[in-house]
Amino acid sequence: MTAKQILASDTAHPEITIGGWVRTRRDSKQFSFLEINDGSCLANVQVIADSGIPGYDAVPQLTTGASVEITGKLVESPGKNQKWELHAASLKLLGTADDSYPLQKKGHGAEFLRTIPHLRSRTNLFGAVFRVRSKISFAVHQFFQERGFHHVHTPIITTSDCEGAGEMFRITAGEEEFFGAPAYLTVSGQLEGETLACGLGSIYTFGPTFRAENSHTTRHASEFWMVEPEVAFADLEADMTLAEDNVHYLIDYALEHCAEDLAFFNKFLDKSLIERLTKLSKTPFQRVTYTEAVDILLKSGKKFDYPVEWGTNLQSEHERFLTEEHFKTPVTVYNYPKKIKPFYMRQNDDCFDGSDRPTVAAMDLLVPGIGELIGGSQREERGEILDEALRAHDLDPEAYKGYTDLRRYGTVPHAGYGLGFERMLMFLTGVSNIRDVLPYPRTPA
RNA sequence: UCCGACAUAGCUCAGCGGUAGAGCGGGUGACUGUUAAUCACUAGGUCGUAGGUUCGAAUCCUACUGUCGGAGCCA
Repeated sequence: MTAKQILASDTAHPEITIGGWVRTRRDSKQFSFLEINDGSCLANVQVIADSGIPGYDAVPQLTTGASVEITGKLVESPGKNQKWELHAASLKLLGTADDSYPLQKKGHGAEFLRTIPHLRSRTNLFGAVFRVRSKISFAVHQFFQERGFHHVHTPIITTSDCEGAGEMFRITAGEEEFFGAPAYLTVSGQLEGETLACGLGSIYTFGPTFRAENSHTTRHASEFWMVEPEVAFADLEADMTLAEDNVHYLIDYALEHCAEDLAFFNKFLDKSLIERLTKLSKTPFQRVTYTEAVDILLKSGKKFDYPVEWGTNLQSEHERFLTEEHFKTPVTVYNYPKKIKPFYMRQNDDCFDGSDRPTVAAMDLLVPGIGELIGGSQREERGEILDEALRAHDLDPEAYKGYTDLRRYGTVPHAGYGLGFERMLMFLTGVSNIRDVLPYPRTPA
């Protein structure tokens, strides 16, 4: 049985077996207490091993980190801190952990634990993080599957670029151009996702993404996971609603299915985590146009390091002000200036009526503490306008033939977004560094 | 890529010109239905690397390497 099953039991048991790793041991003359963790849940199972049981002579070797298999009976515990405890009938040492074992009973810093990624999942913090990662990964699929979306697998090795998504890693086989043309690790499944949506209707991808950006921050990794839905017959409004529902769904899922691990984060990482998530789960997010956001910033009277000016990108400090100080809740900013966005975003009417502030149907969902969680847009479905936009960005329409063909044959309005999975996990757990929500984080040197 | 901080025992850190310290962890022993138990004793370090200044450098200076934080870019 797993620790999770054992601790959830509502009756005593004459005989059960658990395998796990020793977290700590306390000896008496006649018996020993062992705290066993098997990764199934945060809590340990307390084992009482009386001297004289088969295998008891191995107890001195049951130090922190050693692995054991224990059989015994489950009884109510007279102690204060646990409902059940296991009275061992026999005990088998599987593997020792000598005094070079780097994990101690007391806490370690995140920096040190990053140097031992192969062992850090044995700590409370990382065990909790990776359990939540698993649950939320499942919840992503459930959210889209419930809504009739098809999960598609877009390529990881690709020859297409997704403009605006950042630098790419080049793939070669030694010196050889293995595929006869330059190939790269994907920076986004969006372009392929669009082609699949214009056939399957509603699709999503969920997989690894690679960016060769030399970003050295707590929010960037070279290899990260992205959730990218693409919906045919959808406009920006529908896209924003889907994105907000997506985030709400994952918050609710975490609160319901990861309660024990969230309580741990709430205690040790962020004392307001559960209160904040609970409140957010019941509150609609805010929306403002880019133009309104600029007005809010200009009227805020706040001194920013970077000037606020219509037509430039919102800086981190601007985004932080909007979501953390002004709205104090997640906020979606939409309808960005055309000139700062990539070619594929749908041009709004103000691009054609002579306005000096032309915009495209783009949106970013910003959350307190993290900033951009989601970036998306309605895509340009009008062939001539798309061709013109490609040329305006100095791109060759021929190189995007598969993409422009979608507009030539049975074009439909469609929209999608990318959700940074690790950033979502940071938001849900209170973990402040992206390196600590990835099992093997890859960041630039 | 730019700006800044830091690098001392297994871990967390103190020491900031006069010959290396604490807590935790480890080891040994005692004690106890205990809860990251408690008490006593004990072993651990060319102070990131390479130069320089000085009678003397963990301490001051330079370079390099690494880590962390911030910015830009984005998810």
